[in-house]
Amino acid sequence: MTHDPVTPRGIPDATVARLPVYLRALSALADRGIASVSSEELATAAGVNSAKLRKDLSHLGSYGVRGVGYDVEFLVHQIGRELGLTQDWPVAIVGIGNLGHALAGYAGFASKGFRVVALFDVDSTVVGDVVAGLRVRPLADLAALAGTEQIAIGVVATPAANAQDVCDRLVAAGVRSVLNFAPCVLSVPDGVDVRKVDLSTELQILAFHEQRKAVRDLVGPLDELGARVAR
Amino acid sequence: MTHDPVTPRGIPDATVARLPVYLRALSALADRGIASVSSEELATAAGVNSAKLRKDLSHLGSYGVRGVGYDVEFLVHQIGRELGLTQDWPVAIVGIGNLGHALAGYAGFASKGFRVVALFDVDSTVVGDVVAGLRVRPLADLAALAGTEQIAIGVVATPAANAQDVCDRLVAAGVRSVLNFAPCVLSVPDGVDVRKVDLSTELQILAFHEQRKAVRDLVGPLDELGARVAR
DNA sequence: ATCTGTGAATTTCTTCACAGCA
DNA sequence: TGCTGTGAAGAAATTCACAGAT
Repeated sequence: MTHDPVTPRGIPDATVARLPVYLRALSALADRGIASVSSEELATAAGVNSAKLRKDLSHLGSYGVRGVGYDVEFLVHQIGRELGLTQDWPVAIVGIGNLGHALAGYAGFASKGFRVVALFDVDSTVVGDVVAGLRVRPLADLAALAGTEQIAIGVVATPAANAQDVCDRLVAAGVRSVLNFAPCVLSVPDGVDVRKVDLSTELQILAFHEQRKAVRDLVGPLDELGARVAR
Repeated sequence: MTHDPVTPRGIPDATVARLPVYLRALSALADRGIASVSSEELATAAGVNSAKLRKDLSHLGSYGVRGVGYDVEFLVHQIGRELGLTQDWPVAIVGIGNLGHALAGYAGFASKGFRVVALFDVDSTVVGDVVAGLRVRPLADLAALAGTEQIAIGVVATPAANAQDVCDRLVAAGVRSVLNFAPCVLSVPDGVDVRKVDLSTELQILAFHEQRKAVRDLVGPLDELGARVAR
């Protein structure tokens, strides 16, 4: 019990969260015909520090060449495999309002391993509409459809008031990964992952820092750290 | 230089990122007419552990009462003030495609301290349209408008290819907080904050865990940790 | 008796700095 | 020489566990 914080092939969460960023930067390099990158260059493109990048990649294996760098195509392949992008993940979107519409039409879905297979809504004025080539189904059809199409990821794009109910139905239908756009906390049983995308949280975090900057400007750029805020 | 990692009234980033979640949970409690909560209850509502909640709140001050809990209204006020929500933050959205539309119409904006004051796009087929009560302006008007309306936060909802250019224009117009929905890294000078909201990153993180779960199911729920993955 | 606020312990994440390979 | 991979140091975040206020 000395120092082995990580199960064999266990990749730290912080690293997993950055792999998509590296992947995107690498894809952009590949598109420009670049075959090889140093950790320094890739780190810059990804907006991180190079030591961090190297440590992150070292969790996947020794895929670099000392004195040279990383092979772009090869790394794309390895990261994609690690993230599970070699297979297709069927996605269902629940809640076809403004946001649901935008999500259904989002090209980023189709591109890399994700395929929107079903759209649901409770609102009968929306049900039956064809959005991004798919007919919107009544939410009640979810359970039935989950048998046919194996839905891997459920996207909750409903108002907060319905989100927990929708989430419960998704889980009951066998979905174990949920992406939540509703501004609320979802509770799920063990073994189900939820990730949240939250516009107003992000705005509030920006507002916090913006306020700090405003105060700092008033005080003036004098006293380096001791900025005692009077009110 | 013993143990004081944080400047006076410096609130850890991790705490700042959770304050909006607490605020929302508290608002929900207030709406239900609940006047007081324990850290345990609020933590559950916010989906965090109670020790973490207490430590987070302790960074704002001693606003709880031992043996009793926290006054809901009072905490709402304190957190709102800390996040800078007592003032209005003018927001501009650039890129009025599917997503920009959804964002402009998002009620969450107006509710809590944020006010959308301008919409921009380069596409002449969109410019002039009225979205959510605002006329879409050509991007070229940004510089001129920044003088009139003090834009505090710029939302980038353009394709990745245009995002850096748009961001540069926002910064040039004096914007120091950017919320980026484009799937790319933005580089900005010191003193400008960028936060990213990224659908496909979140999907890929979910896919990673989903893949793990699939493998674990194949292996079976035997050997607790040593799960050597053979292929 | 109850529940907050917080030192101390622990875990996780980041960064440094350099050994070692091409 | 140039750049990766990684121990070791450092910083940050989390969690424990309990003193102390009500």
